Amino acid sequence: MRSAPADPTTRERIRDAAVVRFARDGFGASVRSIATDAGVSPALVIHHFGSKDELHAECDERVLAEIRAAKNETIDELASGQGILHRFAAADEYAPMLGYVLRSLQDGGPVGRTFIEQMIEDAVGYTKHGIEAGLIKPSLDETARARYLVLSALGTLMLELTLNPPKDPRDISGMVRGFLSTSYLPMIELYTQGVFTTRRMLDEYLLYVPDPPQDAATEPPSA
Amino acid sequence: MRSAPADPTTRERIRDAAVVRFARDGFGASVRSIATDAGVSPALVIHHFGSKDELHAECDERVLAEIRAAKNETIDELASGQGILHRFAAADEYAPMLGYVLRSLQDGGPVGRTFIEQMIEDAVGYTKHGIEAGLIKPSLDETARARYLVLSALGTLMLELTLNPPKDPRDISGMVRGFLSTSYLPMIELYTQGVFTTRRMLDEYLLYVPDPPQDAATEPPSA
DNA sequence: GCTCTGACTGAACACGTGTTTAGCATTAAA
DNA sequence: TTTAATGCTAAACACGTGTTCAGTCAGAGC
Repeated sequence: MRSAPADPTTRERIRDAAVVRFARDGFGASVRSIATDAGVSPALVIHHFGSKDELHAECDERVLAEIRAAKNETIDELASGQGILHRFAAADEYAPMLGYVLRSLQDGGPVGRTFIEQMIEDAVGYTKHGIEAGLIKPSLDETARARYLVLSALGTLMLELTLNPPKDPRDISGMVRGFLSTSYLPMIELYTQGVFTTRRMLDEYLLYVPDPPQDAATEPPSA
Repeated sequence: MRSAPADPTTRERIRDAAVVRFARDGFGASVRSIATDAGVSPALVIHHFGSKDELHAECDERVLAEIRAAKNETIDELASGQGILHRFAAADEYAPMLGYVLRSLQDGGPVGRTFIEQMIEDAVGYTKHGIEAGLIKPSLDETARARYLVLSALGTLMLELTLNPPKDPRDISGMVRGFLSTSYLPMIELYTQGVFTTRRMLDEYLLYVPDPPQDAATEPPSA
């Protein structure tokens, strides 16, 4: 949780205000608005960071560091692939972080990219454990599946949010809760039983593209 | 397919140029760039449309009309939920359309919204037929599932595209092909067998939220 | 012929942006 | 005390934006 120092530098105040602004309004937020939030002149922002782009980069670093710290602190709780999201949604102090990540995802920025990479990495581990515990079915390509699961979960969340933007963009936990309230059931149902009654589609595809994806941990096709 | 008139009005030329620009560069594209594309002065754009917003609105209408037309023409081919996407991806002339839709999705604009609504509507129909034909398993909430499947498919596509933006943004079919090449297998696999080996997660959720979503077409929970 | 209307343009306007500049304090060093 | 440096600001600059304005040109109607 890492509480901020009681008396932060002006520089840090500016940077933190920027993180919040960027999270709420996207990276188009003006330097002037950030300066106002930090109770400072626009010129001082440039004075400290050189340019808006460098400020952006420093915010990226900050958020990534924060995420890393949060992961380390909660490493035990992260028993499922949903862990991070729930964790973020639960603690309101992480709200700006998640908002920032979503903006960066929308933007194709480096924070979104590394965040996704981390989630995929984690998902690979979780599914591996799940398979060993007999809770998760093996896949023809574990990495591709982990990647797809992460991308679809975050992509669905993003789409849902841009389609139904919340009244108060600061209420990240409310956003995630709202999302889960409409999507959790169909998602779990899909993960539990799939949608197709036959293997026809899958087998046809495998016939059409016979290259076995170098992943070997597969169930026998007759299953 | 609806070929454009051989000698389009200047007004139409401007509007079509705007659709292409918006699709390629997003709705932040400048009036000046659109005017240049149409071989016309920026003032004329305003002269014909009143403002950039009204031009935007008229482009929205145009694209929606085009989509409606395309759907009517290919109504027979649309045998699966993937139909529209494949259809769009196949014909290069639809490329600006799909690009425009994706931009509008990213933007939360009305085109994206109605496009999604239409896809959900279609998906409900397809799954209904699939269930009757014994190809698709019934869901506890058909509407919610159709919505989730559409949102996750498009959301994953969007996320993939912003994360790995194609070199040439005009090659929409290449984009979709690239997306399918990494996501099709895990998706079909998920749709075929799910990921969980047990119904535990689903049953726990149903116990926790016992309200039966007014949809009755469900398989017996003992299945 | 004239006039009027509509397509069309070059130049300018108003405004918001990121950034720069000159200068003001306040503090620490010499 | 003087000097230098640092934190900080008001004002302006340069630029890109959407839009307006005054005016030109071509064609139709009389």
